[in-house]
Amino acid sequence: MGTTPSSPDSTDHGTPALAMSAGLDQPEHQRLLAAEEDIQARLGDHSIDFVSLAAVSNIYRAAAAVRRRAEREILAEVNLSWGGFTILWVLWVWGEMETARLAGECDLAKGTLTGMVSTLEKQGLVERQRVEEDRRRVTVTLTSDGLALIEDVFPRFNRYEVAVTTGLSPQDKQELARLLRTVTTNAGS
Amino acid sequence: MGTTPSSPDSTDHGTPALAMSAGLDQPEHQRLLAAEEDIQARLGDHSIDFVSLAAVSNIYRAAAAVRRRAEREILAEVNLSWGGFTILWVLWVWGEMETARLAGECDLAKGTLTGMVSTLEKQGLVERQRVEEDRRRVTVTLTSDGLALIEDVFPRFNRYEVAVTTGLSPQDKQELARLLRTVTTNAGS
DNA sequence: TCTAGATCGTTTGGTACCTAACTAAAACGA
DNA sequence: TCGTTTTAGTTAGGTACCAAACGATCTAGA
Repeated sequence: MGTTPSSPDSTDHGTPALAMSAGLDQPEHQRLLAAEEDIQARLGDHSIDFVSLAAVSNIYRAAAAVRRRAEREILAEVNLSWGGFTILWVLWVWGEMETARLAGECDLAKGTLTGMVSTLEKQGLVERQRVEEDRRRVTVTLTSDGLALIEDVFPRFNRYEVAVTTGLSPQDKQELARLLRTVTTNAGS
Repeated sequence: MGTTPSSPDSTDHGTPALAMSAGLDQPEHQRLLAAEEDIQARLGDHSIDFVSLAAVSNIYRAAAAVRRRAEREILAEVNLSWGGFTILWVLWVWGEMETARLAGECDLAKGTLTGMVSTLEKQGLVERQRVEEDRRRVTVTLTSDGLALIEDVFPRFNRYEVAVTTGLSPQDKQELARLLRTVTTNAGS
């Protein structure tokens, strides 16, 4: 993902900013209202749904933060990109897989996948095989090096997932996943 | 967002896959358990926190889905990237701003911002001014064209934010934002 | 005043990502 | 049986993104 809008919600990272935070402390809350009124005034008769704005904007911010730190602290030292890691993980869980389905599982465009599989192939972590019955198609499998790597990295990654969800109860986490799934479906994955 | 791992959670997009979905229907649920046991077996004595995995993986998936569709259906027709839109939005809400803070508000690396501001400048949507007192620094402002554009686009973007959160109550949306803010903080924005 | 260090924004180099165009293979139809 | 259409994966072109190196400017300390 790159980074981006979803309208800023900067209370989350220190600076003043829009403050959709629903913070409980008074000054925070006042600033929230001030900003909202400010925007509202600027928009005239158009009405803005700040609650939806806050929900959506935080999705992007969280995703970017989680990804950046994972790349820096876990993936970089094994020389794996976020996308590369995903591919290894999917192949590890589901085994040999054709390119088209692999792209779907990894949520990547097929053209993107081609390049990333090539990179992993050069690194000796995966292998391509043409399908005999239909020579247009290609399957991808983990090599033993790839297997060893993902078995080493994934537990660390999962510990990181636990770390970034600190402060959320198991119920919170399930609720979070559920709400996000609805959004993903609405956006039409 | 880019796209990526956070371990797949593909029930969300049709294909078989990991199915952390907490689906209620029976076959779905069985598949979930089977997959979990499968991975667990593969990992031997390492234990995996599937709830955290599902929470985190869905963040990325949702962010990517939301972004892709926004770029395609809203931003493309006004020739704006997600990042470019964010910059205009921040400047619109907060007014003239120095580069460093703008990068922070937009959640972008400063080097990234430089290029994107240059693009927007070429499009005539923003302007740069050197700060008199400290000639290292630069402020960025909206031009009248930039102002007109963001006033036109933002209401549409907000309607889109409402659309992708369809099915979530206002309380759900606030809860979603709250949970995500915790994650962002944990990941150290 | 002079200089060493800190602090700006920009540049650079590299990856990742998407879309659209392309190539090759299979499937279909007359 | 031969074209046409469909369906694979790859390639090409462009943007976005980050991190690290760079150059210019300010600031301290002597």
